[in-house]
Amino acid sequence: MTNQTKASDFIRDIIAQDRKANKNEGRVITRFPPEPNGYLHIGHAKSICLNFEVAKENNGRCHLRFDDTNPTKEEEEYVQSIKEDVRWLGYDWGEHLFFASDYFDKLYEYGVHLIKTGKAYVCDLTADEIREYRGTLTEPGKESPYRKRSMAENLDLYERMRTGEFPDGTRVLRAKIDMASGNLNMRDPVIYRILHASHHRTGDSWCIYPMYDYTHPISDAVENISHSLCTLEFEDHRPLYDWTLDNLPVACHPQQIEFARLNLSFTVVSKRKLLRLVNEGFVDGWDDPRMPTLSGIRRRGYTPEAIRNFCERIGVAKRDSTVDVALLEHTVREDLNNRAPRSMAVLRPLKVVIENYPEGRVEELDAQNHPGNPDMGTRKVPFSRELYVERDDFMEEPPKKFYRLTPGREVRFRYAYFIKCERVVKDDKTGEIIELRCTYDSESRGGSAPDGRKVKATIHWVSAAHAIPAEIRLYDRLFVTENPEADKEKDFIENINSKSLEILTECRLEPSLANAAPGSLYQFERQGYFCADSKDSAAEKLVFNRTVTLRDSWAKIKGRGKS
RNA sequence: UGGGGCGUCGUCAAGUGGUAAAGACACAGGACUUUGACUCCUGCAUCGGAGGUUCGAAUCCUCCCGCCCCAGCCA
Repeated sequence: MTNQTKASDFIRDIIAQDRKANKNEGRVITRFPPEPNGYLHIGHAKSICLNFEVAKENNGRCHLRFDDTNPTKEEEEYVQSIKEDVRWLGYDWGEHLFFASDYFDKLYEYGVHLIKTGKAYVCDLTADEIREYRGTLTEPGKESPYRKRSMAENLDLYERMRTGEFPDGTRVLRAKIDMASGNLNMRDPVIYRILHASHHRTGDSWCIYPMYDYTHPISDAVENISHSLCTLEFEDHRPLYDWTLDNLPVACHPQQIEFARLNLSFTVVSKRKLLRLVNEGFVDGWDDPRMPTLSGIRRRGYTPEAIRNFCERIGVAKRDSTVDVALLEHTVREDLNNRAPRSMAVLRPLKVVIENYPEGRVEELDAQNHPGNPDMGTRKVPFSRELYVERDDFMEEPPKKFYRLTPGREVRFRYAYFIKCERVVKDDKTGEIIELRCTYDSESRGGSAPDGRKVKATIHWVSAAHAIPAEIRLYDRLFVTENPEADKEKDFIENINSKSLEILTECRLEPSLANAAPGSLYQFERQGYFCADSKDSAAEKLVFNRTVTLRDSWAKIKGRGKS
């Protein structure tokens, strides 16, 4: 809470030095440049947080710019979801919303400029030929036969490309750089291609579209970006980024700096793979709570604060790395522990009858909404003769260290009484335990006995007559392997966790949960953090998603016994 | 075999020649506990390897090894 020192990183260090040297008059402007061709995921969150936070720390600003130069892949729907997700994460681009397509006229004119200065030419080679001429990683390329075209001819052809005279793929505009460069990106890269496709913003006004490598530096320069942060795979593109700006009459030359993208254990984030999960029905959609998309994570119950905190803790560096999902889970628990009100929910009910408790009697007991924060107040919870407890909280033949209910043992029912299990009722035929007959100590109301005796366990419960039914969806990691993509021979689909979703329909909740608003967050004591599903939960039929379990040291002890 | 990067605890990640190599997560112990939660204590790396420079190196030099990215008219 106090003056927390923000961890620095190499990018912040560079920016600090730049400001010290008064580069760009000390101004810091960054940008988050998504392509509107899919949903944002946790990997994008790293970039969003980096760009917006760095700007904020330096009294600068961060632009939201859609890199929409490929109309065949981009859609308005994605623009909307991206804006929503960035806002949800807690960032505001203010007036600075841009689209690369805003710059199409300028981009085209700059193409003319390059031709006039002998830095670009129209090439008639086919895509296959261009690939052949490009050479290989170890051999230099060959110059295109069209490389020496006259300026006049280039200008004419470029203009005619734009007016729609030529079919797709017949010609491109290329930068004239160096076919022998060790960097393939510098071997006369294509900067404009013909695409008779309708664009989500410019409609049919264009049939030629600029390439990323050409568009990005110019867009950055036009917006006066000071530091253009991108991921490692663009490191090879930096010479082209710089070449473009060095050969055009732009007023500013932003600095591209590359950092490592986020990889998360037990998770997959490539758009192509996420698309397969959706299309092949392994999940229910882009916002399925198991998806690493921001919309999925949000629906799961993660908070923006938790995500931001996570992004801050993972740091920013150049080394390829894979962050343990446990850290993400930790940051949600940390945040939810502070803010989520507590309540009691029985997921797998086991009937309990308190034999010495008067029939028909109901007591309203006081329960704290948050043991660590009295400001969150208290609530009443009804207690009666017939209750439900968690099946897992009873064992007829308990192993060592099992402290919960067991025949003859007394435990505390949270905020209620000391309860002792007297008898187990089983189904005659199946032998299944169907009910527990118990007694209570009327002196222990509230949960402590006047004689000072102790119990080892406190368990949660609900009153059978008052409990409200609900569906609870237990989500777990989507993959069972730490790196689902590790084995190149194997389809990552084979690593899917078949138990990533368990739907419980017989759950019973304490009555105070009756009007849980969609999206609201709770801790169901001893179980985990849950949120009312934003799509499916309604007053008539409550549906909760498990965001994350509580840390469970009992599970560890139990696990040891097994292996 | 070309070009560009990267190698510090199980996982992230500080460290930029000078006291016992931060911190977090994970893990392991323990305390506390009306959530086996939370909280709190404790423990947990000699820095990819080999040489060299230096009074002194994770930090400088040399060589070696390993990993990642690049041959879209995708971004």
